Amino acid sequence: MAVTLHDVAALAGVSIKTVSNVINDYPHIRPATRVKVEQAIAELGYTPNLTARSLRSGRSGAIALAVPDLGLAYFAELAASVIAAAEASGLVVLVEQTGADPARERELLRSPRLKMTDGLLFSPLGLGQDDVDALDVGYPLVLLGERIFDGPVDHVTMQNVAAARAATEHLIASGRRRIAVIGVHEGEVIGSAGLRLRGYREALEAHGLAYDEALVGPSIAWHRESGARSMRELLARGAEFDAVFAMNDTLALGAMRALLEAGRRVPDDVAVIGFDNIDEAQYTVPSLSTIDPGREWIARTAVATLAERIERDGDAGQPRTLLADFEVVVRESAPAGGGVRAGRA
Amino acid sequence: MAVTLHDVAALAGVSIKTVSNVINDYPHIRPATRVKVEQAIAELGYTPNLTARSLRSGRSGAIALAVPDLGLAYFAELAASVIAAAEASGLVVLVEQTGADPARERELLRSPRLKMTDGLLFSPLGLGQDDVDALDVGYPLVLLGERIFDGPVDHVTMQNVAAARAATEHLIASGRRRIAVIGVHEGEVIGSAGLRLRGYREALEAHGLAYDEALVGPSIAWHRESGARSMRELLARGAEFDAVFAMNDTLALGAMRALLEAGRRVPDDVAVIGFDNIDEAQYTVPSLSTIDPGREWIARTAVATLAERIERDGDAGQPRTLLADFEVVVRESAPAGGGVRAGRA
DNA sequence: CCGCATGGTTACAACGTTGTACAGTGTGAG
DNA sequence: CTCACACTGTACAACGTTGTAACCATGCGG
Repeated sequence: MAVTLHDVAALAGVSIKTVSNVINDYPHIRPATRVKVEQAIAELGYTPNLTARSLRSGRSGAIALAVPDLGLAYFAELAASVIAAAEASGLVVLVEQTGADPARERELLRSPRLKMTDGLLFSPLGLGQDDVDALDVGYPLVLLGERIFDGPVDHVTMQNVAAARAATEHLIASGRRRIAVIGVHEGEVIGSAGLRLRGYREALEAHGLAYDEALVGPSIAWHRESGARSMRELLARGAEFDAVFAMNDTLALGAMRALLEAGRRVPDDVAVIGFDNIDEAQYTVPSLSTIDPGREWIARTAVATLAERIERDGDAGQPRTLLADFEVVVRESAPAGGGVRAGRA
Repeated sequence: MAVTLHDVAALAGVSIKTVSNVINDYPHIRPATRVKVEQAIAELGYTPNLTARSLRSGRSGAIALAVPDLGLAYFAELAASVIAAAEASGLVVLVEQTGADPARERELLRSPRLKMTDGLLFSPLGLGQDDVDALDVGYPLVLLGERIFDGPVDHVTMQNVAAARAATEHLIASGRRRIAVIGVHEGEVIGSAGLRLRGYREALEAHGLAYDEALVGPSIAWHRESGARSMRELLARGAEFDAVFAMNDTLALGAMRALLEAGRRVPDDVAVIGFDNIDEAQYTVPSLSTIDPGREWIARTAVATLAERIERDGDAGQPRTLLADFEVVVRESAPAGGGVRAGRA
């Protein structure tokens, strides 16, 4: 596997620079020379050493993607989309998991492990406005999906507030009045939990419904398990509700499970809507109504934005914030009002 | 960001090699010198250029992981485990998706994109025994999970045959006699579909049950959708069965969905068991009985095996095949025989 | 027939790091 | 007092690639 330009050059009887020129489609090469070199390349099975090329050029053709955990369906699907988009741009993706731990997230930003890559797509969960300086890293960085900072960085995000409001309004439009919410992070303002809660409250307010602490189920983790637990707690303390807005789909699935165990029918007794539109949502029983936050678009746009940053190197330009369109996906767990099924919202 | 050894050396008033020595814990350095250098490093915020180091040393500290699609829960969870295991070994993971396309899988093995990595963890779906030469690549390679070749390569795999047999026997032990199977790849012998079908047939045979073509649901894809479709087809052609062995969990979930739509109760009318033990399986309604194929162990072992191969370079040693322990996970969709819940099989 | 542009190729340096060889400076033993 | 040797540090080359500058033909206009 140690075939280098030298070997090819020796076999073809030219200098190594000429071989390099052939490989890089340098125009002024005599056809005969080109053929000789190409034959030598084929014969030896030469492939360029990307590490060396990368050292020389300062570009590796790799980007890093940092997500909390690939075990979470949303991030797995996001990663799948990012990798596909990156491949289409000739980039390769190095995946890191932060476990949503703020300390690890901060550490990651400074980690030399990234030095092999040209830039970072970062989906932070734990960082706060306080960490904004930590984002002033010396390499191209694009923040993904969940959180809005005033930092000096590009963002490609979903419309958390508006989408959460639309989800809640969908429940209201179908006649529900006592709408519980689960997955709340108490005191948080800036993260997706805070933003989605704001959307929820805006919807209530716009329709003259009171915000009732009794209907709020806090939960830091957004797993099925925590969704089930949160729902059981609400039920146990005798909260009365006819709908649930879950801050993501896995919470919603856990909640549905708990509701079923408690003998509540979905959607007859309690309508449930989630957020994320993970693949699974369309196959559960009942299928899950949810928000499609535009994952594909986010992935493509984020890769493109990062690629552009990499392209024009340090040469700044204002940081941009790009917002994905969202969509209310109506399924069985929270059907439309008069039994009518809506497609888009 | 262009802080190099030179800059540090200049500031500290030593040669760049001395700085390098400090960084690499070379023993013979005067404490005073070490302090000077460390201060300079801190002051400039120097971090080593991994690309250069990698070129010099021939090691990048990165491995590649190739899976069909991160959108598939099993592979997402596998990737999560692999990345975690790799991190524990100080390795970073580059993730590729092959889409289970044989041509892309072959191409990937030769791709120079991997040249940046020290080795490859490969979970092939499409390759066959014919492609065995393609596996004689010039770099460390470990095959993952699904398939058994006689190739010159390390394998870390699950016990497809034995586990599928155990799954089927679990259904038989609970009194089922007409057991359908879905996800079959007709004519396949060597892939996981072929192996799991073999386990299924062995179980039937061992208990004097006939193999009935009418109970076999072929399906190339192993998605929820294909599971649902497969099940609907079986129902449509009037097949009679009291249990289903689905070749993976997502197929099983799709099948459960189709059964429910058709008014069959799970597990009362039809017991369902899957394969993979994806996280989701424990939260569905009803929760899904399945095979836990030892994903965590596979990930850890595969990373360790690859790391070892990388460690001792070309210095071969026999290719090894490592088999993970499996476990029958009994849940609601296929409870144990007399209403008794078993824990381990 | 000279000078000059242009095509085709080459030598050299450089990207940032580390291994090898070596050069000082002490220190302790003979 | 000298020699061996360990300690501390340096210069240089090398990993494989590509940019820069320069070289040697050739051909053409003057």
